[in-house]
Amino acid sequence: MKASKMFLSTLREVPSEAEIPSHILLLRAGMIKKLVSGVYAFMPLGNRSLRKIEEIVRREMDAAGAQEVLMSALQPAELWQESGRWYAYGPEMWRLKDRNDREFCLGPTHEEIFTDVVRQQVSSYRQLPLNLYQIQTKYRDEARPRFGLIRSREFIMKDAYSFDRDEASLDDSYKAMYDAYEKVFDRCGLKYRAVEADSGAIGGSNSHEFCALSDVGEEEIIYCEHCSMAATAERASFADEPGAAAEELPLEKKYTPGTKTIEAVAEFLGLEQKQTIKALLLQAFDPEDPDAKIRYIACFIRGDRQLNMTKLVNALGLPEYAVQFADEAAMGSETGCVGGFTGPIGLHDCTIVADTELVNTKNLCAGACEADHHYINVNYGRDYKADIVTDIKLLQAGDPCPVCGAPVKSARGIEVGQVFKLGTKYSVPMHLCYKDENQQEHPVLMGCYGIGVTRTLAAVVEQNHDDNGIIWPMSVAPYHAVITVINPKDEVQMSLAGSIFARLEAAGLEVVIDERDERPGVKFKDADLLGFPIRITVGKKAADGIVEYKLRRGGDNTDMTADQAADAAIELYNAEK
RNA sequence: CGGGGUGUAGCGCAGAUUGGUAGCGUGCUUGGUUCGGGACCAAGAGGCCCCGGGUUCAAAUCCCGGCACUCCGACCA
Repeated sequence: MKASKMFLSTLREVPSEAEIPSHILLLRAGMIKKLVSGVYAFMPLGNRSLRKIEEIVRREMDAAGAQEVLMSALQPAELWQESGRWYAYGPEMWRLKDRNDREFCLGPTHEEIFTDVVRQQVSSYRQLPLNLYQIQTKYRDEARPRFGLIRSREFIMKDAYSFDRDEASLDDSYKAMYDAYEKVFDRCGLKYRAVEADSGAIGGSNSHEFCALSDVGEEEIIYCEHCSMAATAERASFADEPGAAAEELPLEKKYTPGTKTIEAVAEFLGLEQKQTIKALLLQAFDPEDPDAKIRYIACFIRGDRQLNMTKLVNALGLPEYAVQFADEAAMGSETGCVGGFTGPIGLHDCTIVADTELVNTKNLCAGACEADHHYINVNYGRDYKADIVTDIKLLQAGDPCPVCGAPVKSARGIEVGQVFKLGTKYSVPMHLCYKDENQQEHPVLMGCYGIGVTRTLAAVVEQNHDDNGIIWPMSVAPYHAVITVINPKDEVQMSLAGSIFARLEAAGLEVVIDERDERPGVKFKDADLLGFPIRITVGKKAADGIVEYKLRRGGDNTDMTADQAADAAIELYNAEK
């Protein structure tokens, strides 16, 4: 490819919309362009890298026994109504109507479509197991698109769906996808960690996220260096410390003026924060009947803990968007709670959720549901009971590992892939069944497996760049090498560059020859920004057959003969492609 | 959805308080001098100043109402 013919424009300045390196560099390199918020177009170089990632994914999926299909992005509402998700999915779903007022959506994911296709065709155990996948555009009307390709409203996703007759077979399918994902992200040159994850609105029982490690990642990962525990913060379970076998002291009400926060009341009464109970007041609406009465929820956790909203909504059986912090004034008149002084004693007409830790911890301090008053020596069972007792707290860095007890660490990651066991979540409501050897019908067990292809591209840049630009891994580089011709008017230089170009192309490398009529500095800056792994510079020494060989990731700019440089490039390409 | 910020040439920005029909840098075009890490000189092209309404002799500028983009939070398979 001749640089002079390439549809490309690089930017010297940082576009004002971009904040993080991958977004800035992909824009500056002219690889992507924004159309509207959260919607991007891919220019030739960006498109090439995207296709490289897709091809890696495709090869590994095929190798794992999955078959590629391509479904429509446009989906009829009926299928979503059948699975029960038309209402459950919420405002993130991009909904639209046709001219006859029939409802559709642009698919945010494709469980319903695949289930529908498979149920039309599968009826026997002989047709299982089955794994189908596609690489296709997804639509999610994100509340807040940001970070360029990392959280966009239109994006490319590889989604695979497995269909098995029993748990053992599903386990095999899940493992095959898990292993394939490791190969995909290894080949993309990503540093990542596979962690246990919450299965969220997709539902199901078992899930792992693949997180590319990055400080700009939106996912918080909790992991243990002492054992193999690794999970998203929202998923990480909490091993309660055993409660001290203390004697239950008599309940006592204390005058605690103005102590509306845990810090204030702990200091006023001379207690540690872990000796108090924190109240969190929430309200929820019924997603299937938005006109129904608001449901109030009071959650109680130890004063030094943080609430884990994901665990809470799972315990309540509600979608996350249906739950929000309560209007305390309205809630007070109905339930008796008092802002800053709410405790479990004296509450009524609301769902009380207590963290497990409170059950075996004695003599705590809690609000008295009366302004400027707290109780001390509050004990679960004797003084109050909860409607739900479960783990609703957030595991944070330094807390004990739920597996081995060592203090856990935290890191941030970009979620580039996720694997789920769905079980019968879709096959039962949508009647996807098979007949076994004895003519007995059973629901099919499903799994689903996603890779954010565009997001993976951003994650690769996020992990592979310096101040001058992108540093592509060979496997996803838009071109493997650039031949920079210092003076394209010099026939000796052009001829030598042309011969190197021909040798590299014959060896399978994709090569840009930069013969633009620009000053050398411009070409060097662009080569660094665009991040081609190998650069061969043809300059004055071309008269002696000498060129320069340099790797984008670092190292010396080395003089060698044109043949030596071509050999070195071919060798590196074959080692890393 | 709550709170902030910003919309002026492809990109980055000034001009606005004090109304008088627009400027800088970069990029682009042409000519010349240059030529190994984003050259220099000269001449050019390029703008419904986000949209709609209002005030005024006159609005990029003041007022009202929208919209878009963006940051923080909420939310997010």
